[in-house]
Amino acid sequence: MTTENSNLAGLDQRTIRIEKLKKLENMGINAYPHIFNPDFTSKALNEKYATLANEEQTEDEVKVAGRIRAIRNSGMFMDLYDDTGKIQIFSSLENLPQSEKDVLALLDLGDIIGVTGTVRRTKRGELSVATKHLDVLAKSLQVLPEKFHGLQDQDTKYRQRYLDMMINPDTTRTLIMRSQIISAIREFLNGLGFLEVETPILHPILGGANAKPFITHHNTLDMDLYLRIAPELYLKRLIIGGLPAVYEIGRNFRNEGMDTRHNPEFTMMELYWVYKDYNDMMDLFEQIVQYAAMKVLGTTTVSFDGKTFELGGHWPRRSMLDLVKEETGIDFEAFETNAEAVEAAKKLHVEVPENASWGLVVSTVFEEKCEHKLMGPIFVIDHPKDISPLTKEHRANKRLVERFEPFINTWEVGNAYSELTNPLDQRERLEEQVKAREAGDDEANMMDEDFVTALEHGMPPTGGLGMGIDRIVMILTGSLSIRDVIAFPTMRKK
RNA sequence: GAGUGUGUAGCUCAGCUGGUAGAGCAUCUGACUUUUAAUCAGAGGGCCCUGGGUUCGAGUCCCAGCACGCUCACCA
Repeated sequence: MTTENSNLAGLDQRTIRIEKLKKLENMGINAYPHIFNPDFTSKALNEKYATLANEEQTEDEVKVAGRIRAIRNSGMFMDLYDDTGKIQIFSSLENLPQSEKDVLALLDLGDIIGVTGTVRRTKRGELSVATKHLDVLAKSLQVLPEKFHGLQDQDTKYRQRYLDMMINPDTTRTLIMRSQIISAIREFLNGLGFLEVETPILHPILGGANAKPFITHHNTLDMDLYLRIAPELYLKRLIIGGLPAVYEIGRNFRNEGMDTRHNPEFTMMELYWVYKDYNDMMDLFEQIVQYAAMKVLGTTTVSFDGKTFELGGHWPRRSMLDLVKEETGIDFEAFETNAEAVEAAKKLHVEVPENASWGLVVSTVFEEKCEHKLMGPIFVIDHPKDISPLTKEHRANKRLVERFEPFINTWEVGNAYSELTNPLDQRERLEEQVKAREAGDDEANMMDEDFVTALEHGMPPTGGLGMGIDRIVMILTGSLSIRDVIAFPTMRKK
């Protein structure tokens, strides 16, 4: 058997690797074996032999495994990486049997191997495993991106995320933190006695938010279905059924634009808690974010894009009308009619439809004039009633509802209410939505008779809260694009 | 959807006013039992995103398309 690779000259790198794979097979080696049991990770090995002196050699035989990320001195040194770090493999030509030398010559960067050998520390101080036996665990047929500059191409990073993860440690770190943040949220809510539930993703009727949907079709029922834009109306049915505290963490789908803060499918946490109102929800929102921040960062002081956010303590709570007044000098509360409000918006150079309602004007002016200044964290509270069809009327102001949106870094990171529980009121508001839809607003809610019927059976006073998980993860991980916190973001077909 | 930028070797990038394509890493060969972005010498490797056009001649200029980034619009 030859270890000579000169016959490979000029071939492309994948072909070369396939030829090497054939040579391994000809040597009776299965390059994709069923099992290998390493007894140390990089971290565990380094911890156990932390005190081993330079040039000290042990007789301790260990088995380690990982991906080859560097080969130096014609194979004498290899850097093996597992998820905990690096292990240097030392293969001395003097002590290595010919059969092992033959395997060594057929290894490439990117191959996953297992090494059986003895533990030593080199004179340069690098803890190493001195090879006795090499196992090929997976021959890699593809070339890894360059080690120094890494993988830069955004397209490849998103489409071949595994490469991004192998090469860029921050990518893996962010995805791990995402998982930890979601675990922390579950842990916190479960600790309060919440029940995690699952509700349908295929919805026959659109509801729970204002957004354009994805439409799909069920063949057997011969029926169009919507991918949910929000789980709200189903979660409320569970409250009506008697569950006192429920939450769901899952994907919502909205058929709208994509940018650094929007992905067509995104992860939302929604919860409902009986005998609570939106004030309680504000306390709860703060606590959830603070708990998650402490879990993954150990602090509630968060650095993001050169800015610092203090997420600890109570966040300011400011009414939308106050913020608009502060910013524009106009007190929209003083306007009795829609026309007056529209007139005022025009003076501010904020475009609104000629027939816009008072509430739509207020929220549009808020979005145009205030939102981009809200570094937060801050709760914007008490929204206009006519833009909030599922929210209970404000106990002190009939034109408003008990609703809030938390903002961090000018981003809306959630939405919460004292939930509307009056079925007759709910029916009227949904009828308004239906009218808006008929008038061409394809983001308006549809009439959900079954939901209103459920409400008619009686729903206790309830606080509800939605949290945009992706954006919270962005803030806590310092990610500038939502695509960096989603392992496989939506991409155009290539 | 609009504007704008990018697309060249497996990867990261050069390529000026148009003249037959370059580097580093990776690959192959050799040297070196030494290292840690190992080093040294040599070699191979290109549908220059796609399709049109201008030109004697296009990676380069023009038009269209595709993909991605950024900004804006819609939205969470």
